[in-house]
Amino acid sequence: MDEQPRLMHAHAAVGMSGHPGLSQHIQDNTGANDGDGRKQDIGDILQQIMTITDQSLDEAQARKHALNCHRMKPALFNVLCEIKEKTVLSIRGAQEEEPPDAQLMRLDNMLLAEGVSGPEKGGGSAAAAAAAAASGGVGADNSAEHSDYRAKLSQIRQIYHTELEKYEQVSKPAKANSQIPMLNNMACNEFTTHVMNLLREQSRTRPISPKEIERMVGIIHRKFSSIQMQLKQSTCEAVMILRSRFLDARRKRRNFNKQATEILNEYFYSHLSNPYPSEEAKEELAKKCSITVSQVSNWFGNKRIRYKKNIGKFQEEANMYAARTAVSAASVSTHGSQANSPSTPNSAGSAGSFSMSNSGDLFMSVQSLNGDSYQGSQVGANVQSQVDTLRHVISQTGGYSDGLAANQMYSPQGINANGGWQDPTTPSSVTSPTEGPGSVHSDTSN
DNA sequence: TGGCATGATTATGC
DNA sequence: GCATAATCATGCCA
Repeated sequence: MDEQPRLMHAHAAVGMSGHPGLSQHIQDNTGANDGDGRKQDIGDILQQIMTITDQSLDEAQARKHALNCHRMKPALFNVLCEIKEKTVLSIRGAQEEEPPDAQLMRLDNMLLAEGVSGPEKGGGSAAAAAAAAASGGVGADNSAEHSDYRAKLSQIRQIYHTELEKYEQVSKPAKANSQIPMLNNMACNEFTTHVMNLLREQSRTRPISPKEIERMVGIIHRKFSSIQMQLKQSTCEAVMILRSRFLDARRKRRNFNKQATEILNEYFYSHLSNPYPSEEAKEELAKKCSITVSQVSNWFGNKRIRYKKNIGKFQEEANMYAARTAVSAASVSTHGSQANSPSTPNSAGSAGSFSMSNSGDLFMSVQSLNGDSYQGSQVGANVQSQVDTLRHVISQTGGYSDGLAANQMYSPQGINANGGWQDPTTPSSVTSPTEGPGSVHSDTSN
């Protein structure tokens, strides 16, 4: 660029008529004799420039070399410098520093929390456990779903790292003192180096300032940053979808196991006068059944409503559980333990949880079963009569025909005329087995 | 595969 | 906040 021959009358040929610098060059270099020939020269040069991208690499290389060596090249270069100076002014305002990327930070944090980025161990299972806890899930039957969740999370993690590896930090930026924020990743650095080389090469044919190169590098880094951001965003989305599916799966209905259903039923039928377990009782039941307290609440809610809707249908079940409870009570009584606290399925492990109400309900059941009219407290006090009564119940349940049909054995006397359950404070024995909506006969009519 | 059983959810009332 | 009633969605079984 040391010697810059002046361009001459290129106006028409290059279509830069409006450019004062070019005019200046043209004027400075105007020669009367060889004007047409030079016009032709410039036209040829520009034509070559315009078509250079259409040519093969070798051909383009050769032509590029020819252009670089062309005598008109320095003049053309000067023109380009002037044009550039003008245009750079107009684009200067467009360059704005991006604010610190809070979103990227959020994504990073989330990926870390979900166990996708960062140390692998514990991450997925912790997230799975959290998901399970959020869904109020059961502890015992979770392991399969957890492992499924972990496996899928691991897949996501693997894909994420495979993709990220392409941009992984391998080397420090070449220019430590550079003003440009360097992304420490190999692909970015490689690409940046490539572009910089290209620009340096191009700077021989067109004016490229170091600032421009820096700007270009900045653009490249931003692009790479945006790719990384997209990768992280997609990964986060995948994790979110996985998580929501996991939670949805946990929301799926699973029948409780037989033992849990029996425990709940036994409690329900032994508390038929007031089937509203206290929080404590719910917790106890939940523990026994390996379900959550809210599942216990759901179960009782459903049971109450369905029982009330179709008492007749539940008669047999009621009889069965009454008999069972009775057997249990008898067993406890005859063994002398908890004499005044009739055993229920629930009291087996932790007596006293609902023993008091149990006794009342159980005796209420017994009362309707054998047709006698005991008061709960009386029966509770008289273990021997209770046992006798229970024996009677058992014999009936076993198909003993003494005039009482099986479906007449149990009375839903807890339900009042309005279809609601009696006040728990109301002694259950007050209700006559043969009176009101809760009577044996009215039930069988169902 | 249809019908019933059953756990969960939602709307509503108190 | 809890209970009820209705409803949904799924599991189970003949």
